[in-house]
Amino acid sequence: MRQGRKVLVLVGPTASGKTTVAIELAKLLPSEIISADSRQIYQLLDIGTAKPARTQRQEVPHHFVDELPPERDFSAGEFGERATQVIEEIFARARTPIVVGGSGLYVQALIDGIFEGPSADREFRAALERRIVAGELPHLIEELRAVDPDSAARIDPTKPRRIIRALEVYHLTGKPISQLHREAQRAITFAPVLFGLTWERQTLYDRIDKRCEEMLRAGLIEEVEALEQRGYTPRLNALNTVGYAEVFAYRRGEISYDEMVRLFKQNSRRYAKRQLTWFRRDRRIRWIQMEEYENAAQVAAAIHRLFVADG
RNA sequence: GGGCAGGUGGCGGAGUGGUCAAUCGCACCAGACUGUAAAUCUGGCGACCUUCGGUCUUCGGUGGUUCGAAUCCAUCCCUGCCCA
Repeated sequence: MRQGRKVLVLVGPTASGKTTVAIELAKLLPSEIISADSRQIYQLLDIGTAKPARTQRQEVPHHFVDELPPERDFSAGEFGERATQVIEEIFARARTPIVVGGSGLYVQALIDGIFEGPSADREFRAALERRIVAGELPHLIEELRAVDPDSAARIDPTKPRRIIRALEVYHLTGKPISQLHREAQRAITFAPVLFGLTWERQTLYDRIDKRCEEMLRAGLIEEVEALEQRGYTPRLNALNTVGYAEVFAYRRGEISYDEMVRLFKQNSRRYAKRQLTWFRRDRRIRWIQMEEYENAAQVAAAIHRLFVADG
């Protein structure tokens, strides 16, 4: 911990400029980038996820980008475990890990730990989902109350997924998830130093709108067509993603082109807003007001200065 | 010039005498979030008051009717469609 165990963590909403700033940072200190992004990890989703360009990835080693086929399940927990290992490897190479990402839960799982719980049990989940479709959600809540009253009381009944997860954990471990949350946090072996990129709201929204248009110009629709040709459908969690979902709907004739563009932008803005809500509560983050800098290099320089001075 | 339809909160669009500051959708704001998280979900949204609650100004303009009007009447302005 402490000296030599510092990890630079760069967060911020979509379209805030994380990727560019991270690349600039890598020029200032020997480092490797760990992407904490639940969608950039997937192959074939390039344009819509604003994945770092191949040239950028050649400049700096990137981890958790382009590593899984879209049909593979992935999760914050899995990310936390694997990224922890990768951080150790980067330290072993005497470099600084730079965690870059907008997936709040992924970042949290990595730098604060997530409880050592079991991974998803697809069959068990499917069975519970069928019961929910059959209108048995109240029964499930009752079952949860019987084995884990804490969780039953805490979990919002409008979020079936959380109920399912709690029952799943009990099913797999015999212990209430609420107890595991308290007792089984994974230890953190490094010192994260957090920075967040932020913009005036209107400026951010303008950037988002503009980037959506750029993605379409860059061939997002063709990217979706290619996915379709490979047999991928929007059912897939990896494709339940801003940009892809709207284009799929457009391709199926469910919405017009203009409507698709409108929704794409709107949902991107909403996503950015949720990201801000998530990150705002983390008091450790030092916010970088992007308007105050000329370019990404200057932002990186400022962050670098603060990072080196920290601890 | 004539006929018809209509002007409601940022937008769309309900409401047709009291229970309307005004259903609802969108936009927007705020929040939650421990293994699907770019997901999933909650709240707010005329102004003012610290909250329960209360006060004030709103439904194109003006003037009426009425105990009471977004809702009825008159008139004026504006918009769309149709006939000239």
